[in-house]
Amino acid sequence: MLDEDLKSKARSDTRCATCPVRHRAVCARANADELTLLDSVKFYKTYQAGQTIALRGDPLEVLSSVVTGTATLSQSMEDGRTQIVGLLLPSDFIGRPGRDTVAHDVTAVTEVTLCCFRRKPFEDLLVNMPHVQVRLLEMTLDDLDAARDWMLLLGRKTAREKIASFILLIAHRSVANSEQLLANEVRLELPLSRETMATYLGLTIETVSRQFTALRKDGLITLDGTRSVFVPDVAALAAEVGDGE
Amino acid sequence: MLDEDLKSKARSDTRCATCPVRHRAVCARANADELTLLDSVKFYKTYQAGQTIALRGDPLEVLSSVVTGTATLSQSMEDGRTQIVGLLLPSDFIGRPGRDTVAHDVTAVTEVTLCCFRRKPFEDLLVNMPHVQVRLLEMTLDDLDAARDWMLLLGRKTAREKIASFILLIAHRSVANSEQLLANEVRLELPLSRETMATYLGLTIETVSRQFTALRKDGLITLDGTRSVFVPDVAALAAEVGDGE
DNA sequence: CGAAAGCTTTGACCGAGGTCAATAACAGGC
DNA sequence: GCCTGTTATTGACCTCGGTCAAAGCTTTCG
Repeated sequence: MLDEDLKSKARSDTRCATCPVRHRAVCARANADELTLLDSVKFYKTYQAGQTIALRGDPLEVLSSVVTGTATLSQSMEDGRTQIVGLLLPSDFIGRPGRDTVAHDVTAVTEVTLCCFRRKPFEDLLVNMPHVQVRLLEMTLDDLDAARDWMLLLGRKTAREKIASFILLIAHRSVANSEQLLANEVRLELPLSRETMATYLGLTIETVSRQFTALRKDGLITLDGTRSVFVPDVAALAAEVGDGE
Repeated sequence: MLDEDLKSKARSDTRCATCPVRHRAVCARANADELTLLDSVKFYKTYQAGQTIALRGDPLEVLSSVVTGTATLSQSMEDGRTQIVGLLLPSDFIGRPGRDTVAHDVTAVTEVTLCCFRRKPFEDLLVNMPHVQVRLLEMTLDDLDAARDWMLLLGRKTAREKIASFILLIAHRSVANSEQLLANEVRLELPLSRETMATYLGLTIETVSRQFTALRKDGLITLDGTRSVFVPDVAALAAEVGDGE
């Protein structure tokens, strides 16, 4: 049990005041009153790596924000072909007010801690929380932009461009190290296995692996183990992406 | 001039009461007061086929609903590779309150009539139009679902599955003929050229053409000219799509 | 420590879809 | 009707990324 606690990155302190995503999540712009409302109805829930959080078609009873960990949104075909249609990192919102079924499969990639709200009460509260409402629309629009950017990647980019795009995406989302980015170099931990990356990028695991090897041989990245990537020249890697982002 | 008027499908009557998208667009659930507000600030604008409506990065000054015609949302790479990331059909909304630049290129595919609102006034009015606000969130969530479905298509489907999916998408969106769908057969007009379809499906024009030929040879569709498609057995075509939609 | 069960990498081969090029069909203008 | 430019089809060929298979590497756990 002690071991468990040491290994787990789950958050046990559940106060909003110390919440690591307080200023980025759906509650980002909530005022004191709104925060009190949310605080009184929220509850934490933790899932282990690999666990299913929700399945397409399930009744949608709980909305939540990712507090720690990584999860995926995915869509599958009858024969098993699967595409990840969204990465859920800390501060991302899961579920949608006004819908009563789950639209996509949600799966924990690492251990995941969620800050949850029952849907009906949340929807009722929403009317009295204009700042939360606006933030929710804003986040939905961001998700829509991200989805559309990903459509360009899936439809038009080569395998090498896809991998370079993904590494830079993770680099940007893990910018606790903004000095590093300014210095034009980054060290980052990939939150996904080769297999999960393949499912996200519309590739196979073998192609992902080959492209990592190719980027390494071309001196664009250094690998330390299989998950830790060092990018010595961010601009050079960005040049491999093909679009001016 | 008379010829122009006859050829044009542009709407000249601009009254909300007779608007063809009154009950599907962002104003769908507006009450009498809200509708009066909208009516007083809206204005119509028409674009010719092929015209650019807005470019990525432009200042976003006008929000609008498509009243008639078809437009596309697209995203391009430096070397010209392009992916259409959204089809805009009558009732679809263009632009996003709260953003001040255009996120994607918008292009008229056919002649397009838009019902427009200047962004700032619209945003101000929005506060007093809860039904419009809710409808906007709902439509944005629908767009997000559609984008994510398209990610599965782009990332995992074969060329044949992509074409079958597209034909069925158009079939569903042009259901003035629901008796036909029940009868398990549909006749439809493709709103896009082979080239535009290719850009939407992440294929080349040649592959699109070859797949149309293949579906025709397999008896799944009949072509009358290049744009008119007859599907004698909708269920059979749906079986080619690969997922249980 | 060593066995077993993943992951990841690498190699050999193949095929769906892209590229290049030559017709064919069509629409608009006169 | 005929000419012209655009759009669609078809064919020959090639390539990128998928498939199948065999090693390496890591974890994990007894």
